[in-house]
Amino acid sequence: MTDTSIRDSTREREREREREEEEQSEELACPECGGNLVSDEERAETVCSDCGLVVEEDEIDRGPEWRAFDAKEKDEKSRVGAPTTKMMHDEGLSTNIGWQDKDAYGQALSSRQRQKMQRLRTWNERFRTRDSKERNLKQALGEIDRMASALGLPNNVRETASVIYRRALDEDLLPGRSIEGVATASLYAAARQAGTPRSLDEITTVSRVDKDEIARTYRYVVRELNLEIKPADPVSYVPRFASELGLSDEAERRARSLLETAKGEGIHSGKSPVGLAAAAVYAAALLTNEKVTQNEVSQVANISEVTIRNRYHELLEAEDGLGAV
DNA sequence: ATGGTTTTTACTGCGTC
DNA sequence: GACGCGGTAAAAACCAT
Repeated sequence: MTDTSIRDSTREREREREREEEEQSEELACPECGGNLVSDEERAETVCSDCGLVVEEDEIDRGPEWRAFDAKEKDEKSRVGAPTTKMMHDEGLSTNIGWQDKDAYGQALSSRQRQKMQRLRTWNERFRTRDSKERNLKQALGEIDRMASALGLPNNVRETASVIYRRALDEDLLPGRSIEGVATASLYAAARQAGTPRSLDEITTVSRVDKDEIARTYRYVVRELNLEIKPADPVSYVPRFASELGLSDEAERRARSLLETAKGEGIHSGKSPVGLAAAAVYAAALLTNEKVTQNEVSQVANISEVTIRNRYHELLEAEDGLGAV
C-alpha cells in the first residue's frame, strides 16, 4: 500500500516536471538566448526579458479601445451586445455518435467495442444537454444584465437574480415558460430580496414580456423555489424618490420616521408600499418647507395623486396620535 | 367566478399667485 | 385664468377564496 502510493507520487512529480518543461519551450523561451518572453501590450510587442530581442511587434490589441468606469457606462459605450438569434441552438457544432455499431470501414464492431460506444453515446448526450442549459443560461443572464442596468440596479441584485434563475433551471421550471419571463421574474424577486425593489410596472417597461406573465411567472417561481420574500418595505423606496425629487437629507429622514411611526400604528397593512413611500416623501417635504407638488411625486412614484393624499393624511394622523407635534 | 378592498379616473370647488 | 390642493363617486384593478 505505502509502496505503491510512494511510487505513484514520484511518477506524478515527474509528469508535472515534464509538463512544465513543455510549456517553457513552447511559449516562453526566447529563440536567441532561452530567456523569458514578456508581452508588452502598451507597445504591442513581445520581447525577451533577458536579451531584449523583439519576437513579435505590431500585435493586434483585440480589446475595446474605450474604458468604462461602471456598468452603465460600459453599456453605453459597448457597440456590440449579446448575440441574438442563433437559429440553430448549437450552431451545428455539437457531435452526434451514430447509432449503427459499425466502424469507419463498415465492419461490425466487437461486443466490447459496442459496449464502449454505448457508454460514449450516453455521456455525449449528457454533455450536450448540459450545454443547452448553459446556452439557455447565457441568454437569460444577458437579459437579466440588460434589464438590471436599465433599471440602475446594483451588481449584487444581478447576482442574486442569476442564482435564482439557475435554481429555476436546475429544478426544471423552464419548460412551458419563456426564458425572458423567468429571467424577468428572477430579477424582480432578486430586487425585492435585496431591499432595492422596483415596482412591477417599472420592471415591465424594460422587459420583453408583459406584466401579467411576469406576475404569473414570479408567483410560480417563488412558490416552487420556496423563496421567502417579505412584502416590500416602503422605506426602501424613499431614498430613490427623495433623490429624484432633489430633496434634502433632512426631508428624507423625516419621511423615514413618518413611515416608522405609521408602521407602529399598523396603518400600512394592505396598502401599496409605493403609495405609502410616496406619501411619506410628500409629507416630509411639506414639513421641511421644500416645495414639491403632489403631481411631481406622483410622477416619480407612478402613483395617483389621490392615493398620495389619502396616505399622507393617514401618516400625519398617526404622527399626531402619538403626540409628536 | 365572486366579493371585498385598494387604487385610479374623472370631476368639482376653493384659495393663491 | 392657471395651478396646486382637497374631496367624492364610480370604475377598474387586485387579492383571497
